[in-house]
Amino acid sequence: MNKIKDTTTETDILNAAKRIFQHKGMVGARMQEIADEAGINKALLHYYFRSKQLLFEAVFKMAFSMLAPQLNEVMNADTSLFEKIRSFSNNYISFVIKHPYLPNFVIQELNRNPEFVQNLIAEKNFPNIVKFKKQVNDKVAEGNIRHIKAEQLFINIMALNIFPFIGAPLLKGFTNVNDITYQQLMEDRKTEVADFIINAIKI
Amino acid sequence: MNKIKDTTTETDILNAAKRIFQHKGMVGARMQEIADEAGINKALLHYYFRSKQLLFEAVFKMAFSMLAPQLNEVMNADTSLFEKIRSFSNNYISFVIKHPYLPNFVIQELNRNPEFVQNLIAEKNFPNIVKFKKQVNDKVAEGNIRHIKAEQLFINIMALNIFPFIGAPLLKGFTNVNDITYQQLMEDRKTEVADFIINAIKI
DNA sequence: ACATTTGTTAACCATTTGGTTAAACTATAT
DNA sequence: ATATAGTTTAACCAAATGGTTAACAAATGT
Repeated sequence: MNKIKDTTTETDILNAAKRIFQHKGMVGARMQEIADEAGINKALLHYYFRSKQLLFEAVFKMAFSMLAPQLNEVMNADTSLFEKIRSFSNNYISFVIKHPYLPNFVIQELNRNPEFVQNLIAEKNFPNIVKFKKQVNDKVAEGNIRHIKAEQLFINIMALNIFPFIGAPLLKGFTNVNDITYQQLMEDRKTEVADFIINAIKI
Repeated sequence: MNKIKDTTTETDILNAAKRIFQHKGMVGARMQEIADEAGINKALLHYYFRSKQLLFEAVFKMAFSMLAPQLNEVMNADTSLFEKIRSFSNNYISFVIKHPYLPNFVIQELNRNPEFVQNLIAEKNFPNIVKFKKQVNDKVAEGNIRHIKAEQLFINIMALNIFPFIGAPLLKGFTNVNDITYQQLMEDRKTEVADFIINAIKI
């Protein structure tokens, strides 16, 4: 009956672990630091999640499951190709502005352990390119867009939307803009990226 | 006179450290592993480089100084804008195919420690966008290309060239292609990326 | 020849780290 | 109230890790 505290410890741990892991990565994170962040004893981490590896995997899958729906939108929505590109770019960039550590975290850990992707693919809701591919190939065949391989277009969409966040420190240095200006550039990209892509492929 | 062995130990260490750091990152790398890789005693690492941090910085700057010339090409060459985009994409992708760990290493460590960019900017040969910016602005003013901010175009060029390597594990999963096919996609990008960009901005 | 500097090693050290244990505390059921 | 199952903690442990030391070996200068 008393639901005031409801989901406490386990979710406290997950949230604390999420913050620490996303900042410092699997190898850089410390169990003690996660315990402190969650306001509990270190032994409790092991009581709930057995090992650092298992705790990490729980956090990673949680992070990935936040990104997956965004990606599914490009691939499996029932809208036109151009509409997909516009809505994905807009939604994804809005989402990442709110969760700036997520993409780098996921990419980094997958580079550290590429085999883990197989693990993710097995899960339900793993994005799949089949439908998107057919849509692109049809549009090309109909002569509605320039000739381009669906995989290349897909990679381009991902690159233009994801990289500006992962490469932010470097790009800020190169372009010599401050944080505020860079944020504004990201805001502008919500529409600019889609325009750029569509111009690139339309006849 | 006898130059057979020439530059041994110090460069042996640097090369070993480069391999280990690029695979495992600063936090994941172990001094013992670097010593083993270099075929020497761990104490020698400290004799030559004092601390893990200093050894890391030496390696990082070496890595960055391999990338910098590639980037300077987009920014400061005396060729036409389209020509720059073509030659950069071709050269950069060829380069990274040979050094696949480099971009991820640099990006990852800069995310871990963004302040370090200031350190790099101070070095000579740090790429600078000024000339590229003027070139883009002129072309826009002349009505030769679509209206686009130089910074956005620059970010797009970087994203399309760099991200496919950093995001490779993820992209391979999404597109469901094997390593060989993915390599072929990268080969194709040497020209496809430039075409894509030029189509996007030309009137 | 020999003294001095430079390079290299084995052994050692203090600290950090992931993980464990046994006891204590809390809630719940009987 | 009291046994039982679940939760939390302080103290502990072994292994790993970056770094140091002191002795030894190899060049180098005189």
